Amino acid sequence: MAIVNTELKNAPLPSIKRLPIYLNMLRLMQVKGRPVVSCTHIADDLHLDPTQVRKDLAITGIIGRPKVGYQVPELIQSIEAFLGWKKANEAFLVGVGNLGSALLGYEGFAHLGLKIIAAFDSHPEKAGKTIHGREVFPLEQLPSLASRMHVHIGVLTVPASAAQSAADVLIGSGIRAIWNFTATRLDAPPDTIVENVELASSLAVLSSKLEATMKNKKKS
Amino acid sequence: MAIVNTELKNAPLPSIKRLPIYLNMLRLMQVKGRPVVSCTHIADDLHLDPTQVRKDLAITGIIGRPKVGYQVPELIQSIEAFLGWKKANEAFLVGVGNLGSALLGYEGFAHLGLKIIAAFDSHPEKAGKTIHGREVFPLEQLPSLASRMHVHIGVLTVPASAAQSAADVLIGSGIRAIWNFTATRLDAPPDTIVENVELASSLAVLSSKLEATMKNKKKS
DNA sequence: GGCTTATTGGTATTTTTTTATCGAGAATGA
DNA sequence: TCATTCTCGATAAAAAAATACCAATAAGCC
Repeated sequence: MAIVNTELKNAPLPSIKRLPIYLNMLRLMQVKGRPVVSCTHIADDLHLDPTQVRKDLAITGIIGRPKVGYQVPELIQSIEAFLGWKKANEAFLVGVGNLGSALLGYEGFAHLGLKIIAAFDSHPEKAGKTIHGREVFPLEQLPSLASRMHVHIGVLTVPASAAQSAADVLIGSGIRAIWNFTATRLDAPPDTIVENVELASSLAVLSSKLEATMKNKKKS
Repeated sequence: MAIVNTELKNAPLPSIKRLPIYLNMLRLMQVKGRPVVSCTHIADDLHLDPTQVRKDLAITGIIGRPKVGYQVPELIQSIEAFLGWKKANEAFLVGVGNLGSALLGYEGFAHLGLKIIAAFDSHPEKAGKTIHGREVFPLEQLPSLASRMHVHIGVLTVPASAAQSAADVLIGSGIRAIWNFTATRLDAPPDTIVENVELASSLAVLSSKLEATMKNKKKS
């Protein structure tokens, strides 16, 4: 329906970023056997504003019942559907260094709608290995495998110097979205989705806050 | 000076998150021997708005020269000083699983003002090992070592189920800031800085965009 | 030396996001 | 049954952030 697409387009990015946080919490609730939950409860738990939680949940299309709240399983379904996590999206990983190997070993992606089905590396000596159950192929084989297996997502974990050229391979092979773990800002055509993980930004927030409190402490 | 602290307090979070991106670019420029750079240039390169870049840089206290721009080395210094990255902040890492080990092996932290000097794990069989040159201690030893070595930052890379208890150890040992790589939202006193990495949020943005474009494609 | 042009830094405007307010609906208990 | 209370959903207000605008300034050029 057209309405859904319009909503998707207009969903605030901060709201989308909060959805997985709700999801994580809701799944814990489901395990505990809790049938319903209210925005107030969620907000209390996560130290957020109840109205904000309500608006965030609303973008997924869920409707709640006054005095009761939302059905936990239904709400989980609604968020998962909105994010496209109902079926696991298959992905290729490029760059099996330290970080790449760690991500291959991370089981949590199953809950995030992501399934890394193969890995690639430009270093020939790494190809042929199997890391955490996934085979490592030479990078040259990526384009043919991507089109054959209809893979749309690429996880980029190569060194910064190789980032753009590896990205170009991904783009050239028809990949729609790149999850970029490198510090490089990639050049990509507008129809390719690029999401940067920006570890540095996260650390910047932490250290600037720390710097600020340290200065205050020194002053007083 | 009081002015600096006020500025720190009022600095928009999105601006702070962009600073490391500028920094990364500026360092590349410095290597290439470029002496000055303008906001326009930076903005073009990173596909941002020039005014936004100017405002972001202004919060670090840098002043530029009309018609010229900013001195690259001076600008780098200014950003580093603002973020507290001039001296490397020493940190402890808790949880040497897949991800923890990968972070121990990541050399890039040196550029981000972070120096992980030791690792900890609650599993006794992991203690005593050395991973990427850092010794792994039993978690029980963290409090005494933290106070003795004046370490203020804790990098948390334990499984979700152990997150809160490990965080409590960190908080109890006088750690000021926790860089939280787990999916758990930690309970912490207000004077403890907690920065969540939220891999899931990043992936949510990617997959919701992908879901949206897929839906549009199907429609048309 | 004066003119043109690029770029800063401050101010103003618009947009986005968050927070507050309020009416309506539904469960609970008298 | 009816009042009470909790919670949703919609609307409005406030705050934050992004964007646009403009005067001031300095470099390069004629």
